[in-house]
Amino acid sequence: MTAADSAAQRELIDALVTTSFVTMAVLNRVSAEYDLSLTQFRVLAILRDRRVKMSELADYLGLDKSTISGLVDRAEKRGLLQRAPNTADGRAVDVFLSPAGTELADRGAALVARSLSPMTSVLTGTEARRLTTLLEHILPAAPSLRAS
Amino acid sequence: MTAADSAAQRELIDALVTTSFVTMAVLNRVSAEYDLSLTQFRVLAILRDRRVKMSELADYLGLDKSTISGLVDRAEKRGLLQRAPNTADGRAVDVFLSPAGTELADRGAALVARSLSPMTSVLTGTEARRLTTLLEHILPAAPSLRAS
DNA sequence: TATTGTTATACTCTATAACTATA
DNA sequence: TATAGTTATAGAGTATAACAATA
Repeated sequence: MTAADSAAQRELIDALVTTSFVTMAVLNRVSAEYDLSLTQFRVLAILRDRRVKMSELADYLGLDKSTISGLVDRAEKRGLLQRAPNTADGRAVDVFLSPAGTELADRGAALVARSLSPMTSVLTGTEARRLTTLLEHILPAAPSLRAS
Repeated sequence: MTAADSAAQRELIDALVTTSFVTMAVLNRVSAEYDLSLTQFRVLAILRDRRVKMSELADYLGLDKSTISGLVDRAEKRGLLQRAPNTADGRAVDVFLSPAGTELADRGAALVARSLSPMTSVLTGTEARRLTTLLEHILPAAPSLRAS
């Protein structure tokens, strides 16, 4: 790799970190709009199209199972999701969205799209596709997606 | 905008969000490596090349001043940074890194680069530059960078 | 024995409100 | 009056350790 390429790598890392902070700030703001933490918001997003066990939720989020218990407790108390015993494993507990939770998750997803669109819409269709391709190219190389 | 372009926007938003979560997961892991929260790590990064007032730190991070007081308290107790009265404004307090904080910030920045390089290095130099350019193109359109 | 989940505990992060000191 | 910072308080997020139930 040439010295110029090393510099390009460093500049890319900077741009990646900055973009991520900006994106997360937007997601945080959207979550707060619905009185949710970003983690709670992610829980709703994950459950949007699945019914999962507590342990699977812990895996998706990269958090300890005791943390999930608290997270689910609070969301359940708000009527956003429900627990039910898993029929196949007597130890396991399933979690899934309530109707209210589904509605909130849907509205949240729409607001995320609206909130980020000012950024993405400065690009032409061709540029947008090129950026998507590049991001999808580097994503599989991420070091252990466990806590994604 | 054509229907195909709308789809491209949606896919870009997905890629952006996924990339951001992956990047933040890496930054979280690096922070934890040094027994720092991501916020503490950001404080060190901000102070790496500046001496700022408490209120400026609050602006950079998009957090309340009382939150900054606690953050700085804990970091100061660990010997990573120091407070000193601002000479121009009797109400203000300056914050700056201690030698230990500077050393930790430097090592942290290096580890961030090392931890993200598996992702960035799958690209050729030309691709890396193109991705950087596209990210830098959309960044200024971010809705209110206040909490960046 | 190992796994799933909950609870108790402790600490950090965060905001709000009330306060002091300075501008 | 307004701004800078601290403190008290309260709630959420997080992990560790200890536990009960099931596999």
